[in-house]
Amino acid sequence: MLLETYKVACSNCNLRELCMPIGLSQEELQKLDDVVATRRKVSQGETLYRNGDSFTSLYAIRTGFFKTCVSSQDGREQVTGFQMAGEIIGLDGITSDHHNCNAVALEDAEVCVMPFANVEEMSREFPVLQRHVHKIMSREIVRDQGVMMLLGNMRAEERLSAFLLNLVQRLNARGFSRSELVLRMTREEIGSYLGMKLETVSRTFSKFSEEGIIEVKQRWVKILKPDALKRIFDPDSFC
Amino acid sequence: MLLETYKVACSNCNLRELCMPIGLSQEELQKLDDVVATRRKVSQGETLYRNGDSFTSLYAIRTGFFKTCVSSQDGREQVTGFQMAGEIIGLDGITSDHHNCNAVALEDAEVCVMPFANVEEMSREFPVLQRHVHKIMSREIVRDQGVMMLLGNMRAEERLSAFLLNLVQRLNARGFSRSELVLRMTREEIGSYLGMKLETVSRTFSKFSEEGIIEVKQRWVKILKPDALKRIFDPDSFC
DNA sequence: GCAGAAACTTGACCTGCATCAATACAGAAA
DNA sequence: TTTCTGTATTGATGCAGGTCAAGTTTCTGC
Repeated sequence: MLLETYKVACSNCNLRELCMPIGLSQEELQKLDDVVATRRKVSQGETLYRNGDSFTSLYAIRTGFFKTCVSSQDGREQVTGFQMAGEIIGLDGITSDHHNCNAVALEDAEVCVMPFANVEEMSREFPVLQRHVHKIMSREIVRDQGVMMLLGNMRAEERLSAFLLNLVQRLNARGFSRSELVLRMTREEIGSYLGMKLETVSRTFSKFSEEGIIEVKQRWVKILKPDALKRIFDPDSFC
Repeated sequence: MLLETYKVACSNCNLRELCMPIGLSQEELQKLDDVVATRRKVSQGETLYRNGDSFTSLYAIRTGFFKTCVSSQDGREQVTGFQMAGEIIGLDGITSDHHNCNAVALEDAEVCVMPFANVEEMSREFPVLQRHVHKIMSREIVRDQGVMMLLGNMRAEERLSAFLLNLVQRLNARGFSRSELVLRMTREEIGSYLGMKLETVSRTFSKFSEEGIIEVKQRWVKILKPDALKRIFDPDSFC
């Protein structure tokens, strides 16, 4: 029992730099442990929440990989993002008290369940946490603006470059290779996110491969010439 | 002097149902008046803030009409939204303490300047306001997801339908006609928002007009068959 | 192991929208 | 009023990426 409590604590979590505000004392962190109520496992293919579900909690991803997607009445699906360890999902539910998209695990995952009432209560007590929550939501808004730019203005090669560079950069921040990655999503899901068809995704991968920019074998990708990718499109050089 | 104080107060503002949490007592509302520090006039064509400006405040639009847009290094511009009276802009600046897009007035405008420090302080004191701020940010995230769906999955006619229906619905909520509107933006700006070229916007307007769905004369638009528009694409029937 | 399904690749062809270009129109300034 | 400038419309043409289709590879369940 004590062991379980220990395990659930943010203060002892190796992802706390990603989830939690930085620069907190150990004591403050321990107080914030209470925002997380429980953990929840979500196995590959299962949904953490779906459109219409009533909203109660935010989720911090501990392990695994998610996609979020919305769909129109006629069945068209739009992937709105891919999320990995340390990232927070569920923010879409706050406006209307019910979720507005589906969150699907693309590999076996575990999330920390943070009842939003706890988050708000703690935020009132700890300005640092309050600011942190605001920053997380604002970051999501800025990310969305980047996706709009991608979908509205970029060509297929630029989209895929931006996508790969973004993924590898986030993976690198989590201690993974800067040049090698295993895609957790299908070509169709990449296409949905990037506003192109799966065939075009595949063709663009092949083109990059032929040009020696990357090496691809199904879901495994190695970036051979990061500079060439950045020349096609550099998400960092966004003003 | 007293008159000026009176004028700036949220408690006496006719837009408070749009900006402020509903169901507050007059007394509570008066306490919240302090979130607004000043007013600021922005004339047509001027920017309220631009990418890179340091972030200090959110802005509630009192009168006028804005666009927000991001641009890439090579000069491509993406309009990320159009905002009207009662809506809050500036949320993009919270993450990094500097703004991430430009906010340009499309007609002479006036905004209420709400220093973010005030907003956060008041939020700690008034849970209703805290919740309200969270909802506003979440609403923006949900709106962005809708734009992604638009840009990623829709055809030109669907995009323009969704755009017109959304605009007229928001205008109607502000007491304007449900069927007639004057566009505040150019065809190019509409195109940028919808991920299409100005010529395509113009052609699509003409097509709708030929089909008797709308009547267009430059920026003035009258919706003759709202149902026909909704059949092309209904933003409400979004699941 | 094998069978079937799912995911991926590649080719051939097509189309919706972009591009280029010319003209029309409206508001602002002189 | 006229001219100027920014904006909008419309036509002709081209192409990036969509669509359709066939074949291959990988994964999964038995």
